[in-house]
Formats: sequence, structure tokens, C-alpha cells
Amino acid sequence: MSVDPTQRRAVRHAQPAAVPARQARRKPPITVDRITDAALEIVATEGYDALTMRSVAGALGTGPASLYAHVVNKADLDELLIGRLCAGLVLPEPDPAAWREQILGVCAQIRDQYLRYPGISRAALAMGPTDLEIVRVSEGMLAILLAGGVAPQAAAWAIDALLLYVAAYCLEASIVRQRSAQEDAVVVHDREEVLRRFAALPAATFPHTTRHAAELTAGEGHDRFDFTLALMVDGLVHR
Amino acid sequence: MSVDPTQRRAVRHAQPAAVPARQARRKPPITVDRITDAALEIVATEGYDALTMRSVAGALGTGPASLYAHVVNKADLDELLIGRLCAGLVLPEPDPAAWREQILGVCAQIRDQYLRYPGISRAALAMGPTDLEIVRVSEGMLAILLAGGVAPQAAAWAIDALLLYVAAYCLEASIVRQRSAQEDAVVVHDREEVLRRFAALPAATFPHTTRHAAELTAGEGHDRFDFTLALMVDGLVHR
DNA sequence: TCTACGTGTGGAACATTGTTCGTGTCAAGG
DNA sequence: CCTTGACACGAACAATGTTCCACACGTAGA
Repeated sequence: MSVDPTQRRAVRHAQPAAVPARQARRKPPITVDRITDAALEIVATEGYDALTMRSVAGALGTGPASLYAHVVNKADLDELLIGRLCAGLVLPEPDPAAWREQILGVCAQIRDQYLRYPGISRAALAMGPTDLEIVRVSEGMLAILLAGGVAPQAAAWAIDALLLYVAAYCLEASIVRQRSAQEDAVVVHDREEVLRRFAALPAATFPHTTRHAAELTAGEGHDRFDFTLALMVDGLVHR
Repeated sequence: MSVDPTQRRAVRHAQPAAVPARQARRKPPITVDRITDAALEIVATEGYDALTMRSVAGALGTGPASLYAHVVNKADLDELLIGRLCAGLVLPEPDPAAWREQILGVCAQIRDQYLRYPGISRAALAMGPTDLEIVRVSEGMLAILLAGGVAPQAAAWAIDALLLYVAAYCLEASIVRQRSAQEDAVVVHDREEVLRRFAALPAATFPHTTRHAAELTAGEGHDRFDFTLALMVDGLVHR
């Protein structure tokens, strides 16, 4: 009802300084955490391809140049994102009797994190092995495999293989989903359509593909993921 | 020494038509094959990241717009490239007694093709399964696995897994090589440097990583590739 | 209190890349 | 000859990562 006294006095003295100060206080400073949060939100809702410096800056109500006071470049932002995802993984206390379930569980966690942020595993594929959050995960997986009696060398290489496969699996899954959304009739990922095309191939040229079109296109949920992980872990067991 | 008679006559009649016609004959028409050849050459020498419509057009002595009369877009070009690489693969006649070596051999061939064109496996990860060249390779691999007595469903899913892993492995290898060339001291891929960093980690936080830094960074040539492929194929054998 | 310095903010500009638009040329068919 | 379709290609546009530069603010020192 009544005009703010400070405002009134400012008007009296033709002094607008009080207003900008209040405005500055209302806008939180840009931080790496806020950038990372905003970026993850964009990837979660629109996919990794929608992640641009401009989209992040827009979400923070600023311009893209402002981000460079906090991140080196876009690749640095990628690393922050993957680091954040890795930080969210729960690494179990290794149990020799359940190491197989444990390693599969960690991989499933990674997969689920990546799939929550469609396309982000592309960033993971570009990261070196020395980021501390990645080392933490690697350490946890190594502990599980060693507890399970896997030889150190095999364990080390298995981690590499598992992480590569998980990232590739998620990348493809994200692309499949993206393509489905686009309803591109030329390149198909939709299972029924692939099945149709496989079955329609000339049997003389593609005898096995036509005969086993159903198996080639089979799989619900993460059947393929589980199958491959089992292959690898079984391979470790029999090593 | 003597001026070309056609030229002389053209000058006489103030008719320049003969000159452009000759020039047109010297420049071969742009075709999909020429585009694909040029693109592969660029990727082979400068890596996938250097592949732009402009770089291809430049190599062909034209402008980027000219390419669009022959390729739909850049993604289409990607498919042409992967199709070309797949067409170069030699698929063996399946031999039940040697199916394991055969499947490993096909995967090694794919790997080598991808590594000859650094970074190109990124395009492979984005492709759907219905491209005819990819179906041909898939058919060949399926024939090998079935000849080896692998159940159709397992064979079908194994192909998916193998192709994903090979692409991811090559993508990472390309990025490692690229990073090494940049001598980026912050993110490291160089093995000795990774070993140094792993060994220098706090042992209390990363006991297994520090103790097994040597194994984590071990591997010459394609040791990791061979290890993982063996894991998968062994897993198939014991299924 | 005033001044200087360092840090953060953010618009403008730049280089690069994929793609479309529009124009000109050529060849084939009527 | 005229028309049509295909190809070639420069110009222009939109989008994206990044740098440059000016300004504002906070802190430390005189």
C-alpha cells in the first residue's frame, strides 16, 4: 500500500542505485554446479544433441560467454556431466559369493544413468580413464572382480570391455529412440519394421537372415544387454 | 606451336562455345562414388572430425552445395562410407571346425577397416541394421555362428554385441590417438602417464587401482580387443 | 574513504559447418 | 526451336563453440 521508504527517498534524491542492487541480489551467481545441473536437465528432457552452450546459458538466464568463466570448454562440460553421473553410482561392498550379481548390478546402474540422459554416453566414450569419478567406479568394479577370484589382468581388461560395451549399448539405444521419434521411413529401427524388411530380403542372398529374422529382431527391455553381459561374465568365470 | 584450329575459328566467329565445352570435358561429373572416395580419403588422412561437406567438396574442386544433388545430407554420406567399408570385408565360407577363428577374423577385419579411417566407427554406431551392406556382413557372421552350432537366438544377439563392441573399441582407440597428437596434459590417454597417475593415487582410497596399476594399463596392440572377443566367444561356447 | 586489482557477467563478433535457395548451363525429348 | 529436368555451384542463412572487450562488483591496501 504505502511506497517503500527507501524507494521514496531514492526518488527524492533522483538516486536509482538502490534498485540495481536489489536486482543483483535476486540472481544467483553462476557456478559449476548450476551449470552442470542445467546441462543435465537439458539432456534428460531433450537429449544430448540439444545440449549447447547456448541452451545451458539460456536455462540459467544468461549468455553463453558467461559459462566460460567456470568451464574450460564444451568438452570440459561433458566431463563434468559424466563425473556427476558416476558420482551417483552406488558401489557395493564386494562379496565373493555374489560378485557376479554385483558386477552386473553396477553395469546396470551405469546403463540406467546413461539412458536417463539420452545420448550422453557419447561423452563417456570420449573420456580418458583418469577422471577421479571414473577411477572410483573402476576401483569399485575391480574390487568386485578381485573378490570374485578373477585374475588381476583379466579383471582390469574386463572393466575396460564392460564400460565400452555399456556406453555403446546406451548410445545405440538412444539413437534408436531418437530415430523412432522422427519417424524416418528410410532408416528404420522400429523392430516390427526391421522384421518385415529382414523377412522380405531375397532368401537366395540372405538365407540365414530371412530364416532367423525373428531371432535377429527379438528381445524385450534389456534382453540384449543382459545377454552380452552374461557372455562376458561367463567368459570370466571359465577363464 | 600452331593455335588449335577450333580455337582459331571460334575467335573468328566471336564464338566462345568451344572453350567451355572443352573445359567441361576435363572436369569429371560429380558422382556418389567420387564423393565417397573423396570422403574416405579425408577420413583416412585427417580423421572423421575433418570430414565436412566443405572438405569433401574442396577435394572435388567444387562447392558444398553441389554434393546435395547426390547425397541427401551428411548422415547419408556417413551411411555411404560405412557401406563402402562393409563392402570391403571378406566373409569366409563357414567351416564348423574353425567357426571360432572365422568369427574372430571377421571382427578383426571390421576393426581394421574402422581403424584405417580414424573415428569413423561413430558413423557405424548411428546406423540402423537394414543397410544392405550391413545385412550382408550380419548374414555372413550369422552363417559362421550357426555353422559352429550356436543357437539362433544366441547367434543373433551375439552379432549385435560384437558389432557394438568393435565400433566402441575403435572409437575409443581413435580418440586416444587423437588426444595423444594434441598432447593435452590435463586429460591423458598415454599409457605411461596413466600408469603414473594411477600409481600416484592415494592407496587408502584406491587400494586396488594403485596395487594393480600395471595390469590396468597393460596391453600391446589389440590385446584388449582380443581379450574381450575371446570372452564373448568363450561365453558362446559354454552356453 | 578512495583507489587499484582481480573476478565474474554477458553482448557482440568471429569462424566454422550443414543446408537451402536461386540462377545458369546442358542434354534430351517433343 | 522450345520445354523440361538434372546438375553444378555461389550466396545466404541458421546454428554452434568460442573469443574479445567493456562494465560491474567485491576485496584488499594505502
